[in-house]
Amino acid sequence: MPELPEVETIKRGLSKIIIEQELQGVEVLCKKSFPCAVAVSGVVTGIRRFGKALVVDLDSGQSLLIHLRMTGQLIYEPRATEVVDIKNKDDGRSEVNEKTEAGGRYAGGHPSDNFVAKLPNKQTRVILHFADGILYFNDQRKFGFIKVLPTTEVEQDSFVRKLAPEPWVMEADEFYEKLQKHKGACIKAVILDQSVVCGLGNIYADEALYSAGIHPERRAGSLSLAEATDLLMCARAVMQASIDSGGSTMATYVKPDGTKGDYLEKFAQVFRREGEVCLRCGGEIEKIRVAGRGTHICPHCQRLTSDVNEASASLSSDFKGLDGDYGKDRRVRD
DNA sequence: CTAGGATCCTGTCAGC
DNA sequence: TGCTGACAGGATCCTA
Repeated sequence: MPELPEVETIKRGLSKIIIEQELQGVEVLCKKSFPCAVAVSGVVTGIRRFGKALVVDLDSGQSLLIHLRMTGQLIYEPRATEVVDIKNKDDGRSEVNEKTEAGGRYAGGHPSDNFVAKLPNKQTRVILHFADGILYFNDQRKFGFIKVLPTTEVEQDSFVRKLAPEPWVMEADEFYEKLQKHKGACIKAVILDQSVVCGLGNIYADEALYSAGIHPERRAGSLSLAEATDLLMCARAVMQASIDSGGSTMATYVKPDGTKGDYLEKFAQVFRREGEVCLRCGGEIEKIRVAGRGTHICPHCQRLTSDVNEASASLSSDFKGLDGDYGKDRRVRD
Protein backbone atom coordinates (compact mmCIF):
# COMPACT_ATOMS: atom_id res chain seq x y z
CA MET A 1 0.00 0.00 0.00
CA PRO A 2 0.78 3.41 0.13
CA GLU A 3 4.48 2.84 0.25
CA LEU A 4 6.76 4.80 -2.01
CA PRO A 5 6.26 2.71 -5.18
CA GLU A 6 2.49 2.96 -4.86
CA VAL A 7 2.61 6.69 -4.23
CA GLU A 8 4.93 7.16 -7.21
CA THR A 9 2.52 5.17 -9.35
CA ILE A 10 -0.38 7.32 -8.20
CA LYS A 11 1.63 10.44 -8.90
CA ARG A 12 2.32 9.34 -12.46
CA GLY A 13 -1.26 8.27 -13.06
CA LEU A 14 -2.91 11.34 -11.58
CA SER A 15 -0.49 13.67 -13.33
CA LYS A 16 -1.89 12.61 -16.68
CA ILE A 17 -5.40 13.30 -15.47
CA ILE A 18 -5.61 16.34 -13.21
CA ILE A 19 -2.74 18.57 -14.29
CA GLU A 20 -4.23 21.66 -15.97
CA GLN A 21 -7.64 20.79 -14.54
CA GLU A 22 -9.37 23.24 -12.25
CA LEU A 23 -10.14 22.20 -8.70
CA GLN A 24 -13.56 23.72 -8.22
CA GLY A 25 -14.55 22.63 -4.76
CA VAL A 26 -13.89 20.34 -1.83
CA GLU A 27 -16.41 18.35 0.19
CA VAL A 28 -15.10 17.32 3.57
CA LEU A 29 -16.95 14.30 4.99
CA CYS A 30 -14.47 13.67 7.77
CA LYS A 31 -12.81 16.65 9.38
CA LYS A 32 -9.92 14.59 10.71
CA SER A 33 -9.01 13.70 7.14
CA PHE A 34 -9.04 17.35 6.02
CA PRO A 35 -8.17 19.40 9.08
CA CYS A 36 -7.70 22.78 7.40
CA ALA A 37 -10.82 24.92 7.31
CA VAL A 38 -9.79 27.11 4.38
CA ALA A 39 -11.25 27.53 0.94
CA VAL A 40 -9.11 25.93 -1.71
CA SER A 41 -9.30 26.20 -5.47
CA GLY A 42 -7.20 26.72 -8.55
CA VAL A 43 -5.77 24.99 -11.58
CA VAL A 44 -3.41 22.10 -10.91
CA THR A 45 0.07 23.03 -12.07
CA GLY A 46 1.91 19.91 -10.95
CA ILE A 47 2.12 16.93 -8.65
CA ARG A 48 5.19 16.26 -6.55
CA ARG A 49 6.11 13.46 -4.22
CA PHE A 50 7.98 13.72 -0.94
CA GLY A 51 8.57 10.22 0.33
CA LYS A 52 5.15 8.66 0.67
CA ALA A 53 3.34 12.00 0.55
CA LEU A 54 1.90 13.64 -2.55
CA VAL A 55 1.73 17.38 -3.11
CA VAL A 56 -0.75 18.81 -5.58
CA ASP A 57 0.24 22.36 -6.51
CA LEU A 58 -2.38 24.88 -7.59
CA ASP A 59 -1.95 28.13 -9.48
CA SER A 60 -3.62 29.91 -6.57
CA GLY A 61 -0.43 29.49 -4.56
CA GLN A 62 -1.99 26.74 -2.47
CA SER A 63 -0.88 23.13 -2.31
CA LEU A 64 -2.56 19.98 -1.06
CA LEU A 65 -0.30 17.73 0.97
CA ILE A 66 -1.80 14.24 0.77
CA HIS A 67 -0.65 11.31 2.89
CA LEU A 68 -2.46 7.99 2.48
CA ARG A 69 -0.84 6.35 5.52
CA MET A 70 -2.09 2.77 5.96
CA THR A 71 -5.41 2.58 4.17
CA GLY A 72 -5.77 5.71 2.08
CA GLN A 73 -6.89 5.59 -1.54
CA LEU A 74 -7.25 8.11 -4.33
CA ILE A 75 -9.89 7.22 -6.88
CA TYR A 76 -10.56 9.46 -9.84
CA GLU A 77 -13.80 9.17 -11.72
CA PRO A 78 -14.33 11.20 -14.88
CA ARG A 79 -17.69 12.86 -15.30
CA ALA A 80 -20.10 10.53 -17.00
CA THR A 81 -21.02 13.10 -19.63
CA GLU A 82 -17.42 13.42 -20.66
CA VAL A 83 -17.04 9.69 -21.12
CA VAL A 84 -20.17 9.55 -23.27
CA ASP A 85 -19.10 12.52 -25.37
CA ILE A 86 -15.63 11.28 -25.99
CA LYS A 87 -16.73 7.75 -26.74
CA ASN A 88 -18.56 9.22 -29.71
CA LYS A 89 -15.28 10.08 -31.34
CA ASP A 90 -14.77 8.67 -34.83
CA ASP A 91 -12.36 5.94 -33.91
CA GLY A 92 -14.59 4.89 -31.03
CA ARG A 93 -11.75 5.16 -28.54
CA SER A 94 -12.19 7.03 -25.37
CA GLU A 95 -9.68 9.71 -24.57
CA VAL A 96 -10.45 9.24 -20.92
CA ASN A 97 -9.91 5.52 -21.18
CA GLU A 98 -6.55 6.16 -22.73
CA LYS A 99 -5.60 8.34 -19.80
CA THR A 100 -7.13 6.19 -17.09
CA GLU A 101 -7.89 2.55 -16.55
CA ALA A 102 -10.78 0.13 -16.46
CA GLY A 103 -13.69 2.12 -17.70
CA GLY A 104 -12.43 5.58 -16.96
CA ARG A 105 -11.60 5.27 -13.29
CA TYR A 106 -8.11 5.64 -12.03
CA ALA A 107 -7.44 4.26 -8.56
CA GLY A 108 -4.41 3.75 -6.41
CA GLY A 109 -3.48 3.20 -2.80
CA HIS A 110 -4.62 0.55 -0.37
CA PRO A 111 -6.11 -2.16 -2.61
CA SER A 112 -9.74 -2.84 -1.77
CA ASP A 113 -13.17 -3.14 -3.28
CA ASN A 114 -13.41 0.64 -3.15
CA PHE A 115 -11.46 0.65 -6.41
CA VAL A 116 -14.52 -0.71 -8.14
CA ALA A 117 -17.28 0.12 -5.64
CA LYS A 118 -19.94 2.80 -5.97
CA LEU A 119 -18.65 6.11 -4.68
CA PRO A 120 -18.90 7.96 -2.44
CA ASN A 121 -19.31 5.34 0.24
CA LYS A 122 -18.84 5.15 4.00
CA GLN A 123 -15.07 5.17 3.68
CA THR A 124 -15.04 8.34 1.58
CA ARG A 125 -13.50 11.13 3.65
CA VAL A 126 -12.92 13.95 1.14
CA ILE A 127 -14.32 14.64 -2.32
CA LEU A 128 -12.34 16.89 -4.64
CA HIS A 129 -14.42 18.29 -7.49
CA PHE A 130 -12.46 18.94 -10.65
CA ALA A 131 -13.72 20.44 -13.86
CA ASP A 132 -13.80 17.09 -15.65
CA GLY A 133 -14.19 14.62 -12.83
CA ILE A 134 -14.17 13.78 -9.16
CA LEU A 135 -11.26 12.64 -7.03
CA TYR A 136 -12.34 10.61 -4.00
CA PHE A 137 -10.09 10.33 -0.97
CA ASN A 138 -11.11 7.13 0.76
CA ASP A 139 -9.52 5.96 3.99
CA GLN A 140 -10.81 3.14 6.13
CA ARG A 141 -8.78 3.91 9.23
CA LYS A 142 -8.66 7.70 9.01
CA PHE A 143 -4.90 7.78 9.47
CA GLY A 144 -4.35 9.57 6.20
CA PHE A 145 -4.97 13.27 5.63
CA ILE A 146 -5.06 16.12 3.16
CA LYS A 147 -3.53 19.35 4.40
CA VAL A 148 -3.74 22.73 2.69
CA LEU A 149 -0.51 24.69 2.69
CA PRO A 150 0.90 27.67 0.85
CA THR A 151 3.04 26.20 -1.93
CA THR A 152 6.04 28.11 -0.64
CA GLU A 153 5.77 26.37 2.75
CA VAL A 154 5.50 22.75 1.64
CA GLU A 155 9.15 22.02 2.16
CA GLN A 156 8.99 23.59 5.61
CA ASP A 157 6.25 21.17 6.67
CA SER A 158 7.29 19.12 9.70
CA PHE A 159 6.74 15.83 7.86
CA VAL A 160 8.52 16.85 4.67
CA ARG A 161 11.43 18.41 6.52
CA LYS A 162 12.33 15.22 8.36
CA LEU A 163 12.57 13.02 5.28
CA ALA A 164 15.93 11.49 4.44
CA PRO A 165 17.02 10.97 0.81
CA GLU A 166 15.47 8.08 -1.06
CA PRO A 167 17.49 4.91 -1.68
CA TRP A 168 18.28 5.98 -5.25
CA VAL A 169 19.80 9.21 -4.09
CA MET A 170 21.56 8.06 -0.96
CA GLU A 171 25.20 7.04 -1.13
CA ALA A 172 26.20 3.78 0.51
CA ASP A 173 28.64 5.58 2.80
CA GLU A 174 25.91 7.88 4.07
CA PHE A 175 23.58 4.95 4.65
CA TYR A 176 26.27 3.07 6.57
CA GLU A 177 27.01 6.09 8.72
CA LYS A 178 23.32 6.49 9.55
CA LEU A 179 23.13 2.86 10.63
CA GLN A 180 25.95 3.56 13.07
CA LYS A 181 23.87 6.33 14.64
CA HIS A 182 21.25 3.73 15.52
CA LYS A 183 23.67 0.92 16.10
CA GLY A 184 21.73 -0.64 18.97
CA ALA A 185 18.38 -0.85 17.20
CA CYS A 186 17.11 -3.67 14.99
CA ILE A 187 18.04 -3.06 11.37
CA LYS A 188 14.42 -3.39 10.33
CA ALA A 189 13.29 -0.64 12.70
CA VAL A 190 16.07 1.59 11.40
CA ILE A 191 15.27 1.22 7.70
CA LEU A 192 11.60 1.91 8.43
CA ASP A 193 12.64 5.26 9.91
CA GLN A 194 11.94 7.83 7.20
CA SER A 195 14.63 10.11 8.59
CA VAL A 196 17.24 7.40 7.94
CA VAL A 197 16.21 6.43 4.44
CA CYS A 198 12.99 7.54 2.85
CA GLY A 199 10.31 5.41 1.28
CA LEU A 200 10.63 1.94 2.77
CA GLY A 201 7.57 0.55 4.52
CA ASN A 202 6.90 -2.79 6.08
CA ILE A 203 6.58 -4.67 2.80
CA TYR A 204 9.75 -3.41 1.16
CA ALA A 205 11.71 -3.56 4.40
CA ASP A 206 10.98 -7.29 4.61
CA GLU A 207 11.65 -7.82 0.91
CA ALA A 208 14.90 -5.84 0.94
CA LEU A 209 16.21 -7.63 4.03
CA TYR A 210 15.33 -10.98 2.54
CA SER A 211 17.00 -10.23 -0.76
CA ALA A 212 20.10 -9.01 1.05
CA GLY A 213 20.04 -12.07 3.30
CA ILE A 214 20.03 -9.99 6.47
CA HIS A 215 18.01 -10.94 9.53
CA PRO A 216 15.69 -8.10 10.58
CA GLU A 217 16.72 -8.39 14.23
CA ARG A 218 20.40 -7.79 13.49
CA ARG A 219 21.61 -4.67 15.30
CA ALA A 220 22.08 -1.90 12.75
CA GLY A 221 25.61 -1.34 14.01
CA SER A 222 26.56 -4.97 13.31
CA LEU A 223 26.27 -4.58 9.54
CA SER A 224 29.52 -4.26 7.63
CA LEU A 225 29.87 -1.56 4.97
CA ALA A 226 29.49 -4.30 2.35
CA GLU A 227 26.27 -5.56 3.94
CA ALA A 228 24.87 -2.05 4.29
CA THR A 229 25.70 -1.35 0.66
CA ASP A 230 24.04 -4.56 -0.44
CA LEU A 231 20.95 -3.78 1.62
CA LEU A 232 20.67 -0.35 0.05
CA MET A 233 21.00 -1.85 -3.43
CA CYS A 234 18.35 -4.46 -2.63
CA ALA A 235 16.01 -1.75 -1.36
CA ARG A 236 16.44 0.06 -4.69
CA ALA A 237 15.80 -3.13 -6.62
CA VAL A 238 12.61 -4.23 -4.87
CA MET A 239 11.13 -0.75 -4.98
CA GLN A 240 12.06 -0.18 -8.61
CA ALA A 241 10.57 -3.56 -9.52
CA SER A 242 7.35 -2.53 -7.81
CA ILE A 243 7.23 0.85 -9.53
CA ASP A 244 7.81 -0.87 -12.86
CA SER A 245 4.89 -3.19 -12.19
CA GLY A 246 2.59 -0.36 -11.18
CA GLY A 247 2.36 -0.75 -7.41
CA SER A 248 -1.08 -1.24 -5.97
CA THR A 249 -3.25 0.38 -8.57
CA MET A 250 -6.54 -0.71 -9.98
CA ALA A 251 -4.77 -2.29 -12.95
CA THR A 252 -3.08 -4.75 -10.63
CA TYR A 253 -6.04 -5.18 -8.32
CA VAL A 254 -8.47 -6.05 -11.06
CA LYS A 255 -6.92 -8.63 -13.34
CA PRO A 256 -7.68 -8.76 -17.07
CA ASP A 257 -10.14 -11.60 -16.46
CA GLY A 258 -12.10 -9.43 -14.06
CA THR A 259 -11.09 -11.24 -10.89
CA LYS A 260 -9.53 -9.32 -8.06
CA GLY A 261 -5.86 -9.76 -7.43
CA ASP A 262 -3.38 -8.95 -4.73
CA TYR A 263 -0.53 -6.93 -6.16
CA LEU A 264 1.82 -8.52 -3.67
CA GLU A 265 1.63 -11.83 -5.45
CA LYS A 266 3.44 -10.28 -8.37
CA PHE A 267 6.73 -9.78 -6.65
CA ALA A 268 6.69 -10.55 -2.91
CA GLN A 269 9.25 -13.18 -1.99
CA VAL A 270 8.52 -13.28 1.74
CA PHE A 271 5.82 -10.76 2.60
CA ARG A 272 2.68 -12.57 3.74
CA ARG A 273 4.12 -15.85 2.55
CA GLU A 274 4.53 -17.41 6.00
CA GLY A 275 4.24 -21.18 5.88
CA GLU A 276 5.13 -21.18 2.19
CA VAL A 277 8.36 -22.31 0.60
CA CYS A 278 11.36 -20.01 0.35
CA LEU A 279 11.97 -19.51 -3.34
CA ARG A 280 15.67 -19.48 -2.69
CA CYS A 281 16.43 -22.42 -0.41
CA GLY A 282 13.18 -24.35 -0.21
CA GLY A 283 12.89 -23.77 3.53
CA GLU A 284 9.78 -22.45 5.21
CA ILE A 285 9.02 -18.73 5.45
CA GLU A 286 8.27 -17.66 9.01
CA LYS A 287 6.42 -14.71 10.45
CA ILE A 288 7.91 -13.09 13.52
CA ARG A 289 7.46 -9.76 15.30
CA VAL A 290 10.19 -7.15 15.08
CA ALA A 291 9.90 -3.59 16.33
CA GLY A 292 6.18 -4.17 16.85
CA ARG A 293 5.64 -5.04 13.20
CA GLY A 294 4.72 -8.29 11.52
CA THR A 295 7.94 -9.45 9.88
CA HIS A 296 8.55 -12.18 7.32
CA ILE A 297 11.82 -14.03 7.02
CA CYS A 298 13.46 -17.14 5.72
CA PRO A 299 15.33 -18.31 8.82
CA HIS A 300 17.83 -20.17 6.67
CA CYS A 301 18.67 -17.34 4.26
CA GLN A 302 18.59 -14.66 6.98
CA ARG A 303 20.79 -15.62 9.91
CA LEU A 304 21.12 -13.66 13.11
CA THR A 305 24.90 -14.11 13.06
CA SER A 306 26.87 -11.63 11.01
CA ASP A 307 28.47 -14.42 8.97
CA VAL A 308 28.02 -13.78 5.30
CA ASN A 309 26.89 -17.21 4.24
CA GLU A 310 26.70 -18.48 0.70
CA ALA A 311 22.93 -18.38 0.66
CA SER A 312 22.71 -14.66 1.30
CA ALA A 313 25.55 -13.82 -1.06
CA SER A 314 24.06 -15.67 -4.00
CA LEU A 315 20.62 -14.38 -3.12
CA SER A 316 21.51 -10.76 -3.59
CA SER A 317 23.37 -11.46 -6.81
CA ASP A 318 20.14 -12.88 -8.17
CA PHE A 319 18.43 -9.60 -7.45
CA LYS A 320 21.18 -7.69 -9.18
CA GLY A 321 20.36 -9.70 -12.24
CA LEU A 322 16.71 -8.84 -11.90
CA ASP A 323 17.17 -5.13 -12.19
CA GLY A 324 20.65 -4.71 -13.45
CA ASP A 325 21.05 -0.99 -12.95
CA TYR A 326 22.02 -0.74 -9.34
CA GLY A 327 24.88 1.53 -10.15
CA LYS A 328 22.78 4.20 -11.76
CA ASP A 329 21.64 7.09 -9.69
CA ARG A 330 18.01 6.72 -10.65
CA ARG A 331 16.02 9.47 -9.15
CA VAL A 332 12.32 8.91 -8.86
CA ARG A 333 11.75 12.39 -7.61
CA ASP A 334 12.16 14.97 -10.30
C1' DC B 1 19.92 10.90 23.73
C1' DT B 2 18.08 6.01 22.19
C1' DA B 3 14.88 2.06 21.62
C1' DG B 4 10.63 0.20 21.80
C1' DG B 5 5.84 0.29 22.89
C1' DA B 6 1.29 2.59 22.65
C1' DT B 7 -1.65 4.96 19.85
C1' DC B 8 -4.82 7.05 16.27
C1' DC B 9 -9.35 4.28 13.67
C1' DT B 10 -12.14 0.81 11.31
C1' DG B 11 -12.65 -3.60 9.35
C1' DT B 12 -11.65 -8.45 8.96
C1' DC B 13 -10.72 -12.85 10.36
C1' DA B 14 -9.75 -16.76 13.46
C1' DG B 15 -11.26 -19.09 17.40
C1' DC B 16 -14.64 -20.21 20.67
C1' DT C 1 -24.67 -17.05 14.30
C1' DG C 2 -22.62 -14.04 17.46
C1' DC C 3 -19.05 -12.57 20.39
C1' DT C 4 -14.09 -11.47 21.47
C1' DG C 5 -9.52 -10.49 20.66
C1' DA C 6 -5.68 -10.07 17.53
C1' DC C 7 -4.06 -7.89 13.78
C1' DA C 8 -3.50 -4.72 9.57
C1' DG C 9 1.02 -2.22 4.54
C1' DG C 10 2.32 4.52 8.74
C1' DA C 11 4.05 7.82 11.54
C1' DT C 12 4.12 10.15 15.90
C1' DC C 13 4.12 10.57 20.73
C1' DC C 14 5.32 8.79 25.18
C1' DT C 15 8.00 6.17 28.46
C1' DA C 16 11.93 3.86 30.41
